Amino acid sequence: MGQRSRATTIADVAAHAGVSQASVSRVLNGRASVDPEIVQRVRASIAELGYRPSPTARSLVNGRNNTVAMVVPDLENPLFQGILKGLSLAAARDGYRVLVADTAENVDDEQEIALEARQRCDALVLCAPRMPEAELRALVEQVSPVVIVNRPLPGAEVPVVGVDYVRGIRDLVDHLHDLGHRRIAYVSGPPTSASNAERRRGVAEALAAHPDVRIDEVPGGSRLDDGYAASDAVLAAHRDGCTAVIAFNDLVALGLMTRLHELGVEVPRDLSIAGFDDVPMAGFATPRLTSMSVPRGEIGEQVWHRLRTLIEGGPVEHSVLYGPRLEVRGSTAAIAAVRA
Amino acid sequence: MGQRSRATTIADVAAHAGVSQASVSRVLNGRASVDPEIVQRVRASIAELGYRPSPTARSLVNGRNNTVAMVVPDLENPLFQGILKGLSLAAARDGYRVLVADTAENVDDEQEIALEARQRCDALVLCAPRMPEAELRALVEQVSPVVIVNRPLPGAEVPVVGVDYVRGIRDLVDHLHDLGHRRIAYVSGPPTSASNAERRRGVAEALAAHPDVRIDEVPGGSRLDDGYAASDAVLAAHRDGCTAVIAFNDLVALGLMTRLHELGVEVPRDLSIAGFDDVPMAGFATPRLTSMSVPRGEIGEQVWHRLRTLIEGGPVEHSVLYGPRLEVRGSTAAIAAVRA
DNA sequence: TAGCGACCAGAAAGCGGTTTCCCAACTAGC
DNA sequence: GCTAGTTGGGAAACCGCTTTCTGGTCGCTA
Repeated sequence: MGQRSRATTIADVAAHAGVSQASVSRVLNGRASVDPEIVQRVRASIAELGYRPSPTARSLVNGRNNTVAMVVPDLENPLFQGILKGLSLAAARDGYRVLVADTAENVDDEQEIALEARQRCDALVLCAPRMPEAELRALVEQVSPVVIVNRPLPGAEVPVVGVDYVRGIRDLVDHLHDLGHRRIAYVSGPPTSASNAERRRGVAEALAAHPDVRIDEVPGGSRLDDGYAASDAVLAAHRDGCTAVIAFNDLVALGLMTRLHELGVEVPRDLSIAGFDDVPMAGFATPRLTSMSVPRGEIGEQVWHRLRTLIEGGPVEHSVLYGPRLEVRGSTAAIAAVRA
Repeated sequence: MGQRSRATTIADVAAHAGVSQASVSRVLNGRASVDPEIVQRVRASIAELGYRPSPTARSLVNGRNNTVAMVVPDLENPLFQGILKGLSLAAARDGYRVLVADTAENVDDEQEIALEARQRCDALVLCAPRMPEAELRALVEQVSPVVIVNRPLPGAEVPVVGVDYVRGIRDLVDHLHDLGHRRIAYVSGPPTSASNAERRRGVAEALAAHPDVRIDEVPGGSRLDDGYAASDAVLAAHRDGCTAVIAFNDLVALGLMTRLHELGVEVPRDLSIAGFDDVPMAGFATPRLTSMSVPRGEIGEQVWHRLRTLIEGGPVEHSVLYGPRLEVRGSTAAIAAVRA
C-alpha cells in the first residue's frame, strides 16, 4: 500500500531478469521446477530492485491475506491484553498478523464490527462477545472460520476457548469455606458478560455444595473504579455478617481493597478478599491478592492453533476450558474467632 | 477473504439488477450521478444478495487498505496499551483498523517486522523503537507515512508524538526537593529505551538546577518484577542516605513498593517513591502512588490525526511533546525531620 | 431542423500478483 | 530415425473491484 513512488512490480523484475512474470512468480513461491540459472537471475534482480511482492495483490488471487482479527469489548482489560499478546506472538510465528477491533463494550456495534473485521481477514476471534445468544449463533455462521473466547456456545460448530469460571468460583468458595467463612459477598461483573453469568452459576453450585454457606451478590463491574465504588455495598454486606468477598475479577478486587484500606477495614483480618484472573498486579498488591490464575498467553496460543487449523480447512477442533488454578495469597485468611 | 462458498461479487449484483458493474460501483461509491431508478434496483439487489464488496479487491485498485500498523516492543506495557486503545478508537471513527505487531523487545527483528507490517498497511506507527538511531532514520525513509511515538528523532521528516520525560523527571525532582529530599535514587529502565535516556537527561538537568541534590542511579527495568528485584539496590542506596526514589515507570515503582512493604520499609515515612505514566493502578496502590500523568489515550488520538493527514497526502505535521502532569499522591511526603 | 454539449450507462482496461494452458525442446523407447 | 513422453517457460486468463473511455440520448441554441 501507499505512496511509495511507483513501487517496483513483478513485471519490472521479469523485465530486468529477462524472463516472464510467471517465472518470477514460480521462483518466489518455489512452485514448479525452474532452471537454476533463471532462479539465479531472478533472485539477483529481486535483490537489485529491492522488490517486495504486494501482499494485497497476493491476497486477491489467493483469497487469503494472512491476517486474523480479534474483536474485544475493551482493550484495556488485562485479560484480553494477555490473550492478544499470546495470539499475536503465536500467529506471527506462522506469518500471520492480528488486527484489533475494540467494541468499547457497545453491544449494538458488535455484530457490524465483527462482520467488517472478518471481511478484511482470514478468520475471526470473538473475545467475550456481549450480544444475545441467538444473534451470536447467527453471526458465527456468517463469519466462519471463527474461534470464540470466554463465552460458552453449546452445540455450535465453533471452537470455544475459555475458562471454567463455574469451577473457579466453586474452588474459591471451597477455599473460603475451608478458612471458616460462611457468609460471602460476590461483587458481580458487567451484566452483559457471559463469564459473569458463569461465575453466578459457580456461586449457585457452591451454595448447593455448601448448605451452610450464604452468598450475597452486590453489583460491581470489571474495572478498578467499579471495585472502588462497590465498597459501600460490600461494607453493608460486611455489617450484615459477610466475612469474605469474591470479586468479578482482580481489578475489581484491587479497587475494592484500596477503598477498604482507606476506610480502615483491614484485609484479611476484617474481610477476606479474592479476585479472578491473576493479573500481574495481583501478586504485587498489599496484601497480595488471592486469585484464580488464568493462563492468558496460553489461551491466546490455543486460539491461534484452532484458528490456523480452520483456516487450513481442517476440522473444528474441540473446545477447551482452562481450569483456573487457585493462587492463595495474603488477602484471604481464616475467619476471626468470633465477631466482636 | 475466506472460504465462504463463492461469495457474491459485484458481477452478481450487476447481473441481478440488470445493469453494468460500473453502475453498481458508482452506486456503491456515490461517485457520479446515477439514475435514481437504477440506484433503487442496485440497492435492492445488494440487499437481496447480501453483497459486501471485497476489501482486498478494493485495496488493490485504490492502493489503500484502510489499515495502519502499530509496532510495539511489548504489548503488555500499560502505556502502549493505552496508546493502542486511543489509536484504535480514533482510527475506527475514520473507517480504519489497526494491526498490531509485537517485537517482544527484540531489537534485531524490529526493522523487518516494521517493513513487513508497513507493506500490509497504509501507514505505520513505531512505538518506542529500540533500534540504533542511524538504522531508525534509514527505516523511516522507507516506511513513510509513519509516526513515531516516544522516541525523539531531531530533524527527521517524521511527526513524533511523545512525552517530555526530561521535564517530567525535573518536575518530579522539584517535587521531591520541595519536600526536603536531597538524596534521590533513580531506578532506571531498559537500556535500549530512548525514553530512559530522556529520563536520565532529566536527572542531569535536575542536578544542574539543584546543586544541593544528589541522585544515584540503580538498574531496574520496565515491569513489576524489575521493580521488585531492584529493592536490594534501592535499600543499599537508602542506607547510604537516599530518602526518595524515582522509578522508571509506575510498574517498577509498584513492584518496588510491594517488596519494601514486605521488608517493613514504610512508604512514604521511610522512603518516598514516585513513578511515571500514571497507569490506572497507580491511584489504587497502597499508598497511592505519586506519578507523572501521561495522556495515553490522547497520544493515540494524536498519532492517528498525524497518520491520517499523511495518508491523505497532507504535510508532515509538527511533532508534539506532552508535558506530563504531576499527580501528587500518598507515596511521597516531606522528609522525616532527621534520620535517627 | 441541424448541431452541440451535457449527461449517463456500459465496455474494457487496469491494479499486481498466481495459475492454467500451451508450445517448444529435449529425452527415451522401439 | 521417428514417435511418445517429459519438462520448462511464456502468454494469457483471472481474482473483484474502480475508473477511464466510448457511444447513445436528450435538451438546448442558432
